Amino acid sequence: MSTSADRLRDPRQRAERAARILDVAADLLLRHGYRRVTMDDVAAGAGIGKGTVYLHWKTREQLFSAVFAREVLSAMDELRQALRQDPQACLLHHFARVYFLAIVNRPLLRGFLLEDPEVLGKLAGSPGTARDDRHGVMARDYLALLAEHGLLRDGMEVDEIGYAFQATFEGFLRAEGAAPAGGREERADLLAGTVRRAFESEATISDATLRDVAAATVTLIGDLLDADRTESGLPEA
Amino acid sequence: MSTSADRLRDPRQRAERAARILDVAADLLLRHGYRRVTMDDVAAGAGIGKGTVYLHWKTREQLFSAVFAREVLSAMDELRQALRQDPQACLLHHFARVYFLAIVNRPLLRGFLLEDPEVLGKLAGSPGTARDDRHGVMARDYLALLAEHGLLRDGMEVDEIGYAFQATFEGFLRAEGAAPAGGREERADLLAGTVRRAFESEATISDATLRDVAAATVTLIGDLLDADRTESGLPEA
DNA sequence: CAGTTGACGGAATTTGAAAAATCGTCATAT
DNA sequence: ATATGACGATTTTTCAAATTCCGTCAACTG
Repeated sequence: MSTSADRLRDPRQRAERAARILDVAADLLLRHGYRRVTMDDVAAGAGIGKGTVYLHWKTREQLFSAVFAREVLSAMDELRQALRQDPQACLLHHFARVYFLAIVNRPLLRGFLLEDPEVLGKLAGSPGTARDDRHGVMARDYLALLAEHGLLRDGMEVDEIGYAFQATFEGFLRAEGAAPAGGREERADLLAGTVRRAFESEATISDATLRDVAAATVTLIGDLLDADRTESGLPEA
Repeated sequence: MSTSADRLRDPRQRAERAARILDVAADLLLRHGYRRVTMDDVAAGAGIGKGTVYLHWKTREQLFSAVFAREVLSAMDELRQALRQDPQACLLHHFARVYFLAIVNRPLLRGFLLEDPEVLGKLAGSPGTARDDRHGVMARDYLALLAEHGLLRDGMEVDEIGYAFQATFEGFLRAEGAAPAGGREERADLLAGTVRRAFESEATISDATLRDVAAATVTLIGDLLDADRTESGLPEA
């Protein structure tokens, strides 16, 4: 039999263990809230010693940041998947719809973006700054891409559209906090309609160009995913 | 000389004193935050005894609620004034612009709507329920009025527009919390443009009808102001 | 006597120090 | 080489004493 000593020299098993830890941490986080989940709980839940958890993340805060980071990654991946499957998804209003649902259907992200302090703990302000910046740049690149192809309204600066879009999007996200559990798809449609009429041009676009834009957007998201993964130490998908 | 004994049997002087108390309370609230302002501070600031403050409001919470109520009233009055001066202001996007500025230019309302707990104190959740309901009804009536005159987009229920409009409006409001101090007018324009394209019809309307709608809206707001004033015990304007 | 006041009792909040819990390390174990 | 849990240090919680503050009301004023 393989000696247990070198079991985890294998990066594969190491990643699997990291994933298990994150699973446990995410579960406890949702059920008890940030403040009440201890490193001992997480270690016990994962069936390993506490020291082993610290072989993966240097601090408690980094562990929980990684939980959120993985959730963000997963949402972005869903977005990318949607884009690959249907090039139409690169149109801003479809994009908004898919992204909205990707967020509100993930309880941790809902808690994060509604700034639920019970779920968030001290992860509120400081962290993710690097990532947030990157995502901001990505959003601008994406909008610039749409603008280049005449997919955005004329007579508005890209920055203006960016500001207004973000305000609108986050408005619908926050409204979701007070809204009933059901009817999410309908509210996503409402957001999509609002975004389409407010920010998109009425010009139609050839299927070929649409595919190009979608592909470029996939690349944009891919780069972002790579950067995020590199930073947060979650090697593979 | 008039005996000072019956000085304040006069409702006029009574109202003036109430206003002075509210002025002091508002000032202290902005400078020190809800938690740190005591009834003794307010009384001292107004140059009267604490007992006298309690002749106007039964509890501390009611006093500070009245501070906010007066601010809301003032914003609504500004809105009504704008409508009287320019009937165009009844169009949803102008309405949004004026209302947005009326709120963000009032520090107390900014603090209230951005849910700044420093400013809000325990006035967060519970109170204003009656008023909030009334304002909700008013908003629906206003939108129904616009819909009747073909001033809203076709193909959407009034409730849908109401939901989407509120989400958008509050999104811009919240974005204002993170935005720099300057450029408020520009951001108000951005909101107006967004609302116009998303929720208004392109149909033009006769000046006469516009005046009618504006007048009806003025009435709507007037009723609301009366109801609010009656409830919060602030008799005159 | 209508109108006002500030001292007062009780409730709520703050303070501070001791007790408990948790973090992150590291010597030991495999 | 890898994993662990006992351990010191730090943070959080607890709890009671001390303080602050709310709301009342007997006394006061003109």
